[in-house]
Formats: sequence, structure tokens, C-alpha cells
Amino acid sequence: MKQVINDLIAQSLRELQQDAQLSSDLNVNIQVTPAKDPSQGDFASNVALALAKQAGMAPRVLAEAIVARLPTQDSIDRIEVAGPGFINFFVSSATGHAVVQRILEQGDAYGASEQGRGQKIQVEFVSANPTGPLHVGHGRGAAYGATLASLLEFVGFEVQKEYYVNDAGRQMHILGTSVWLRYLELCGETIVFPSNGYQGDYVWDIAATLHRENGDDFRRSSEQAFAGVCEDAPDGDKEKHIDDLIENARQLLGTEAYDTVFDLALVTLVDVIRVDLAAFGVEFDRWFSERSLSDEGLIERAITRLQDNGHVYREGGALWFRSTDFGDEKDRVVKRDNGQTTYFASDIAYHMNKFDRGFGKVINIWGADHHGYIARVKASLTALGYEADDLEIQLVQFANLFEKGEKISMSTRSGEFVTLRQLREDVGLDAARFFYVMRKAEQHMDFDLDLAREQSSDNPVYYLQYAHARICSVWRQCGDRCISPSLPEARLERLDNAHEQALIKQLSLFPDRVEVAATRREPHQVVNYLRELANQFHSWYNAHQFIVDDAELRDARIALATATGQVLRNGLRLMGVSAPEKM
RNA sequence: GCGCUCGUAGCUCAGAUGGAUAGAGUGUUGGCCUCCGAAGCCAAAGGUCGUGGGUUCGACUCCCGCCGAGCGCGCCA
Repeated sequence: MKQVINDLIAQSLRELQQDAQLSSDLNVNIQVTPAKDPSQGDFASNVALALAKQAGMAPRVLAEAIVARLPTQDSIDRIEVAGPGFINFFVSSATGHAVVQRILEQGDAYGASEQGRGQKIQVEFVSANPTGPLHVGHGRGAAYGATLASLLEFVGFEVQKEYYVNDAGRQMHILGTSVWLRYLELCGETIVFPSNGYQGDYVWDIAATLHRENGDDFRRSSEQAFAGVCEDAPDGDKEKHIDDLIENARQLLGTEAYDTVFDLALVTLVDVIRVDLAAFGVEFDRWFSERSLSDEGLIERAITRLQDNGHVYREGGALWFRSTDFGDEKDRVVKRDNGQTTYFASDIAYHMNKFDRGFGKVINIWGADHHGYIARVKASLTALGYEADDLEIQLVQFANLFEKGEKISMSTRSGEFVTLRQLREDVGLDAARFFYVMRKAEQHMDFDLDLAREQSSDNPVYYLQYAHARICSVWRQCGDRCISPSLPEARLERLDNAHEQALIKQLSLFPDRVEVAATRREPHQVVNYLRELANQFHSWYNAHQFIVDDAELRDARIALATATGQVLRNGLRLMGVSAPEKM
């Protein structure tokens, strides 16, 4: 409908231009928005206001001129000029009835579109280091990314969901060594666990598996493990301490055994993460290994390409990428003086690889703490000859967990954190998913555990689900009373009260809101839409009886209720939230 | 110090590309079930949109200064 009105206005403007009432070189962006108040019609446009200056006419005069040239259209009953120069459109009720029909016909597909047809888009999200189970901090990115991916798919994009596994860094070595030290303890060695090691219980679990599968094969004495190691904090350097331990582990175990320990830790944790995410309703199409980049020579290739393009120089024994040429605030090292490539070099290679895989658009969902990397990654893409704007980075702010009015603080290293699994088991999948996407992603958010846990009216997720359950209940009631509504022949013109008209209009807005949410990468728009929809349904439900003796009216109302249920279901599905028939 | 994100009702938050009277939820107060699910509905109260300037027909929205919060500024990953 919005599009129809848009076209009408465009046509009117063309005519005015042909008649030379308007100059032909106008720069117009026609804006049609749903009206806020029924007295202002169904849709409103501010073109006259926006164009008044360019046209050299008073807004209201221009508005009248536009209206005079608007082609007539069955779907529009009335057009008015109002306020400072708005053009208000009153849509005919038949148009609304057609919407209800369409929803019932299209079912799960109502709201879908072809906007992104033929375009490949990648959404990379979560990508947490596999050094421990996911915690609640990762949940927001997971829920946001999964919902965004669903939205993009719904509007026709070919979407690939990817998880970048950081399996090559120092953190992984710290994890591997932490596992090995715990294993030594299980073998009977007495050790003082490094303050910088991973202390969570899961490290013990992996160590136990290691011991079960390998017996004492990897046992070395505590004295050997700690030989020549720098002192730990508080008196020593805890970073140096753990690095020395890693080096000792490598020496004592040899490559093969060391890799066995390392890989067991990696494989176990990636698996834990995969299972946690699946239970959270989030599935990935691909798990991309950072190590595979170097295995396949992609990092060297990326650096060579930068070099060939003349964007690399050597200084102080290291190789630097001159990212300042592309808007970064300082140049970045890609290869250290010890010959090792940096994490950033991997990132360059990874993004190069993404675009080489044919994605027209790549969306990275990052925690807000990574914002400092945007400039350098984009710089590298430009330097390699890619279009940096094809990489879109969506930052997700942290969510602070609150319980009993107090903030819960967390630390991965110490093992003190609420895991995503605990959260889900605590508040339930629906509430967890819903709470995470309820707010705009870049907004700092307080996650109220008590509220999420609450199975009461205070919990917003139930508000939507309750509306859906009520609709299903109406059908059950019909069954109990041996009434079988006939939807296809429903006389929808019987839906004439204000509640019904408001509800129908809201239903008609769904496809547009989905498109806006997808285009602007704002899943919370869907949440807001559904709350409005549920609110309109509840109001109507309270004001009118559905199951009435008048069969015509009854069928019409049940048709509208059913259509509402369908839209609620479609919206909730996008967010990974269930639409229960009873609750 | 520099940079990024943000600041809207007591609390938690919506308000794209500037548009009509700044909106929900929650909390407070008062109503509504002999009736399809009261996990619901209706109403009232609640605001200097952090602050001071600027741009214009019009600013929560754009520009500049200041205040406050979170995060980031490694040859770590």
C-alpha cells in the first residue's frame, strides 16, 4: 500500500513537471509513513513540505496541486491536505480485507519478500575464542546475529552464517597448558596453578578425558614443568610465567604429544560451544578455522598482495601495513620481527577470503570492545582493492546482568561467570532470546534476570505468546461448541469497528516492518511491531465477543483473529521464540 | 589525552533519511470477569529529550562546545 501511494505521488509530480508547474530537475525523495492518528488517515506524506523550498511554493499550495493531479484509485477513499502541508490518505476498507485474505493464503510466507533475491550475504557472529563455554555476554551477539540472519533470509537474501574459530592464538596455548597442568595434578603431581591460566571446572573435565585416553603418557614431573619459569604474580610477571610454562610444555611433550593435548582442548570446547548454541536455537553453516588460513598460505598471499600494491614497509625488523593511507589512526604490524604474522594479518586474510568466496555483502557482528579494529580492517580491504563498504560491522553493546537490583560481574579467566547454558536453563529459551533482541543492539542494556525468569504478566515475552495462545483457544472453543468456522468465504466487510480496523492496518504493516528491520539491521523493530500487534489484538478481544450467533460475523472475526495469530507466529519465528498454543 | 558507542517519564527502553500534540512497558492511583484464557483491557498521573549555543518555515533527530557513563587506543589474541 505504501508503495502504491508512493507511485501515485510520483506520477502526480511528473505531471506537474510536464505542465511546467514544477521544475524538472527536482531532487525528490518521496516519503510515505503510516499515520499516527486515525484522524490523519492511514498513510501520510510530507513531500509538499520537503519540496516547498525547491519549488518556491507554499507547502499547502503545493500539496493541493499534488493532490489535484493524483490519479484516482479504488484502494483509496479520500485524500486530504492537513496541518502545515501533509497529504493524508484514507485507505478503503476493501484494501484491508484483502490483507486478511492474503495473510490466510500466504501463511508462513506472509511478510517475506524478494528484496534480496540473488544476493549472497554472509553474517559472521559470536566467534568467541574457544577457551571456555559461552557466557551470557556472548548471548546478545548470538541472538542478534541469528535473528538478523533470519530476517535477511526472509526478505530473500541467500544468507550464510559463519563462526570464526580463533584456534591459532596465544590464548589457545594458555588453555592447552592449563589442561596439561590439571592433567599432571590428576596424575598425582603437586603444582601451583598459574594465576593467568584458565581455572574453570571444564578444564578439569578435559584433563580427565586426557588422562582416561592416555594414562600417564604425558606425565612429567612438576619440577620439570616449572623448571626455569619466571615467577608468577603477585611478585613476578604472570604473563611471562604462563608463556614460560607453555614453552616448557612444548619442550617436554614434543610436537606430537603437545598437539594431542592442544587439539583435545580445542575440539572439546568447540563442541561444547556448538552444542550450547544449538540449544539456544542458533546454528551455523560454517565454522571457519583461523589455522586454516596459514595452512593454506592465505596469510602470506594477503601480505604479498598488500606488498605488491605498495602498502607495506619494513621498520624495526617488522613488516608494517600503511593503514594510515586509508583512514586508520596508525600503521599496523602484519609480521613481527620474530617472523610471526600477527592476529591482524590473519584478519586481513580472512576478510580477503570472505569476499573471494563471492559474498556481495559481509556483515560482522562484533562486541563493542572491538570497535577499534574497524578502521584497520576496512583499510586493508581498500588496500587490497575491495570495496570497504561491502563489509558492514554491527557493534553489539554489552549486556549487564542484574539480579536483585545488583550487577553481576564476570571474568572468564577466573571461571566466575554465568554461562549461556545456565541462563537458558534459568529463564527459558524464549525469554532469553527475546530479552536479547528486545533492545537496539548498540544500546547499552540491562538484563534483568529476575524479570526474565518471571512467569508473569511483567515478562514481555508472555504478552506476545499469550495473544497467540488466546487465538488458538478461540479455535478450541469452537471445537467444544461444535462450530466450524469457514474462513475462505468469511464476509470480511462485517469487520467494521475501530478495533478491527486498527488491527487490520497493523497486520498490513508487517511486510514493511520486516523489510525495515532487515535493511537497517534492527531486529528490535520486529519486537516493537509484535508488541503493538498483540496490544491491538488484546484490546479488540476485550471489547468484542468473537464466537457470536451471527455466523457471518463470527467467521469474519475468527478469520481476523486467525490472521493475527499467523503474523504473531511469523514474527516470533524470526526471533527464535516459540508461539505456544497453550500456556 | 585521542577515538568509538551512548545520555529521552521514578525504573527499563522506542522514536531511520529533520515534520503534525515526544511514545510503550514497568511502577503509582482508580476502574473492568454471571461473557471466547484477567499472563488481559480501560483511564489518570508522570518530560527543560544530559547541558549551552548554532543551522531553518520546523530539531529528540544535523553542526560545535561542555558534563556524565561504557569501551578502545600492543611487534596480545
